[in-house]
Amino acid sequence: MKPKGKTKNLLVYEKLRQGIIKGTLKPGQKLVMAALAKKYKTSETPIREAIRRLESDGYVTFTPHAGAVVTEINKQELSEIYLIRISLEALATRLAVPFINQDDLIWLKKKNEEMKAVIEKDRYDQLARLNKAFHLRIYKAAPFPRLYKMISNLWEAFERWPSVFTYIPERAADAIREHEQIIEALESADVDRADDLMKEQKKKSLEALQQYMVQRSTGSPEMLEEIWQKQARN
Amino acid sequence: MKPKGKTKNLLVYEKLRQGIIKGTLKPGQKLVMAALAKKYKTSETPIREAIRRLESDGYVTFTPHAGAVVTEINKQELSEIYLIRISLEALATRLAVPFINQDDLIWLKKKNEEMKAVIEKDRYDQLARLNKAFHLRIYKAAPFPRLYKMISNLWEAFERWPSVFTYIPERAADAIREHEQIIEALESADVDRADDLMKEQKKKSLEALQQYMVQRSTGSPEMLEEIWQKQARN
DNA sequence: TTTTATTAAATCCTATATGATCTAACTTAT
DNA sequence: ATAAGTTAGATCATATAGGATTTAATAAAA
Repeated sequence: MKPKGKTKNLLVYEKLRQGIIKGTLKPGQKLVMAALAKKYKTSETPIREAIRRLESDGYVTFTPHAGAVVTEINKQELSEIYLIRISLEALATRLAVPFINQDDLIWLKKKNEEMKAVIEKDRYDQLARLNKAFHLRIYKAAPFPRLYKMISNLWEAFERWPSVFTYIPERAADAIREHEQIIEALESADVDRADDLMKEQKKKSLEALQQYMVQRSTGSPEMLEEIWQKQARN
Repeated sequence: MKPKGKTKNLLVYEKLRQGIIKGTLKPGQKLVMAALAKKYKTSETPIREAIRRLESDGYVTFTPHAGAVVTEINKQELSEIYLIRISLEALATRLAVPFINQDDLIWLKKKNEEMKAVIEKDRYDQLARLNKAFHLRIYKAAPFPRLYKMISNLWEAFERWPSVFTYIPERAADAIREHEQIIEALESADVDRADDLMKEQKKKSLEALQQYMVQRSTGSPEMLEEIWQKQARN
């Protein structure tokens, strides 16, 4: 017997999660269980379970007896997540090198071509999606599921903001070139080169991110600047 | 008005978590909600919540309609966790350097002295506790709560096995020396040196871990060896 | 005016109960 | 011995209800 359908708590969890990532549910917004139960035509129990799970993921902040609100993330947390991602993605790339096969390489090249195509059409939302797929494919090659999951979770936490590419279109062309270099390194199984490239790319992305945050006037980039000073020597 | 007491679900969560970490609850053991509800004199609802939370943490594996069992962790996962920890701890150390103050340094020196004392008494369980406190103090100095939490979670996941020190007493003396070097680097605010030392220490620990696993005949260390080959070039 | 108490409303937490659903073990038939 | 069918045990989902806690508004005191 196959599992017929998803449990309701999972269903609600996914709906709310998507809502938070897409921005339908805004930071600071309160999640009232009774209201959600009515909306999704279920009782409060599954709703509660979904919310507690979102809390574990960091998407909502839950205070006992006070309720759940969509977590507000400030620029500092954004930088923190990004720094962690840089670290873990560098590790994952390094570990993936010996496991990359021909199928992976063909797939990666194809995705990169697709990215070129959408750039010309200024479809930056699609570009972000393809970029994510490109990188996750690399990380998934290595048999380290826990690392993979951590990275994809951090990536998704990042998706709560409009893609960096949306604001810094120049980054897009750079990314394509960098992807090509990464593919080369993977092809020649050059661990250190792949590692360096990944770090280099992330460094550039972080710089782009600074501009991005200035443009959205999310605040001055001093904090990030300072963080980067400490990180850049690596 | 102060929060009077912990909620029951939190209480049960902590009890079970401790049980799993300490080894009272063995891998593969089934967690039956009705039984737990009886044991902790509460209803099944809080038990359920606690279990789902443990699932998010990776301590139990929960299959819908089938129940929860304490997660079995094999040596491969152990290595994976360790590799992730190395990465994140190196990052955390680097980020912590500018935030370490005199109080921290005094505290770190004191802890290291305490460690020397317990080594002579062969109290390796206490040594592990002190070692953890030593490192976490460093990581906590920097204002990156998410990174800190990730590291401490991984550390605790590791505690499901008896401390490395218990099996490789020689490591203990090494650790003391390495701690002293780390303190020096922190004192002179030498980011790169602190970073290198941390990586060096973790490398040695991983080697010790290999021996440890051989001794406990948890399996041959080829996997780890292979992983380390890929990682060591860093 | 500012601070402290009080109070009321909203919400969460826990408890208990029932039926549906799923898993795994057991039984039966081929 | 294998495959299909049955059954028991556990979980999932739901519902209801009273107690506990927090928030926010209001009143009293400094």
